[in-house]
Amino acid sequence: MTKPKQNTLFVASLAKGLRILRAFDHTNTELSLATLAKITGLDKSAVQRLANTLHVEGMLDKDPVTRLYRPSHAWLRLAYAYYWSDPLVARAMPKLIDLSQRIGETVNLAELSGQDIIYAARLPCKRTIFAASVPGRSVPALSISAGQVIVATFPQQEREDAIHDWRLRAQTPRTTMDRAKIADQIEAAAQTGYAITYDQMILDEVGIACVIRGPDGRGCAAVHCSVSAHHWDDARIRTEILPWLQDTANAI
Amino acid sequence: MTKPKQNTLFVASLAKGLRILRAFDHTNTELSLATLAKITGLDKSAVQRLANTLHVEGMLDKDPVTRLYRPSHAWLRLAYAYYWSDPLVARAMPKLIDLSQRIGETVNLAELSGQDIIYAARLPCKRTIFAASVPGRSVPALSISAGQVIVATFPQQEREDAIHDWRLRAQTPRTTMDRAKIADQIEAAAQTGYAITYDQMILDEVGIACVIRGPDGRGCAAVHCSVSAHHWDDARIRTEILPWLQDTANAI
DNA sequence: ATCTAACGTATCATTATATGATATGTGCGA
DNA sequence: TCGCACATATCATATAATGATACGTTAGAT
Repeated sequence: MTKPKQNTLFVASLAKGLRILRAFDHTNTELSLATLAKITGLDKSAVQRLANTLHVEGMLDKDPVTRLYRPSHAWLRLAYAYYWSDPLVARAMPKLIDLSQRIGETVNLAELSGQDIIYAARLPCKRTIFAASVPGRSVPALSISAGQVIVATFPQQEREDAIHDWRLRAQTPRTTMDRAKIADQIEAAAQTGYAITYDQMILDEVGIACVIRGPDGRGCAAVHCSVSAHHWDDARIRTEILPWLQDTANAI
Repeated sequence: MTKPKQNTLFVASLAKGLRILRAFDHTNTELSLATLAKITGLDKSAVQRLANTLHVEGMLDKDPVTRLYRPSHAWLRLAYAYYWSDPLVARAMPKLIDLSQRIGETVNLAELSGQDIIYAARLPCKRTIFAASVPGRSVPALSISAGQVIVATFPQQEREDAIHDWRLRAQTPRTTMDRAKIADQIEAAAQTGYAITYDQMILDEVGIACVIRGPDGRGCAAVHCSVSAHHWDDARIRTEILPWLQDTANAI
């Protein structure tokens, strides 16, 4: 079928099973065999067997009446295992909790994952859209403060490549799609170590981020804070949020 | 090998791949091929191929120097997909946020998963042990308030069976292992709709839970709050926390 | 510095195992 | 009532997973 990427030490059936898992996302929350086949591009029979296997193994719940498959609690258990494996989360968590209590606003631990930022930990303090209140969401790194502040730590060449090549997606009508503008913002972030972006993922949302550097000095994550533009103006953000954010990022 | 559970619509390779994934937990955060083979009981070569496949597919990160495998960010993405598929989480989240802000203490959304309670959403407000601050952790339902309050909604027979048969594990030296005592607590919870437990998972931790009923009247989840016994006595818990908890649970 | 053991990596023939076409069963809307 | 779309079950065939084996590499001990 799909040209085996590598032979003999690549188990195609397993890879196909993973495609079933990945078919589920924020739009596809429960799927029938038929639509599962459409999404994955796999054969009808294959999907039947794969999905059944995943069901028997407890990875997929199956509604006995609608016959629709859904992610099971096992998916959360995997996340739990992930959390223990990521040393950054363990180190950051207590400090993020303190931070969120101090400033009373939503704070996140944002990690770089390829060209995306993925929110590893989220401590929501204010009601917001669902997507912004659960961990695991990923968005193009260039678009948001957390990503910019990380890219800003890259060596010159790599930084330019990232700005030029990395994925960009208009999430709101005001998402910045102009790479030159993004380059400026990243340049500024390189100087200051922080970044502030507006209306990138949600309208009237302000994102503030400070970088966390790995042992090699390269940014690998960021402490991120998301507030409403209605309640916070630039000046207050800089005096009442930024300092604490920086402290937290440095402490991690 | 392991007698095929069902034939012809069960893909053994996929099942084995899942065993690799599940080998990772809070104790095994990064694993070599050899230990992976030991844990899963799979053949050396099988593990090699399976792990490589998972790596190529982006489900496992591989440290290029130590050759150790670790869960990848994909595990968080799966969790994200799970969150969208669980209607309870979406409905509960904004209310949980309000609740956590109001009482200033850690609140959780606890769901029943087999004989366990799994924390689907956690909003930590105070520093605590790592296990209590990330979602996905699961603990025996009978041991904790959230589980008791759910079991309490079961019909007589089922309730007794659960109390008699369900898993129990001594997590702290003071975890209640006496099923008769648990039966009493569940009986009380059946009357009041809430439960309070002490020292079950962490010492000096008090757990307070109110049940959330499904459309059939059967409890399927609970709003749970965890506070320190040092800071809260029974009276204050009942007057300053319980009412809000109940409101929140009812509203969901 | 040398040896050895443990582990990761690579190769290969063999057949068990996954495959996908087909057939049967079931529920829903016209 | 009919017919369609989907889930479920069966089966012969050859593909694709298997596990034994052999090679490389690293690290610890002597």
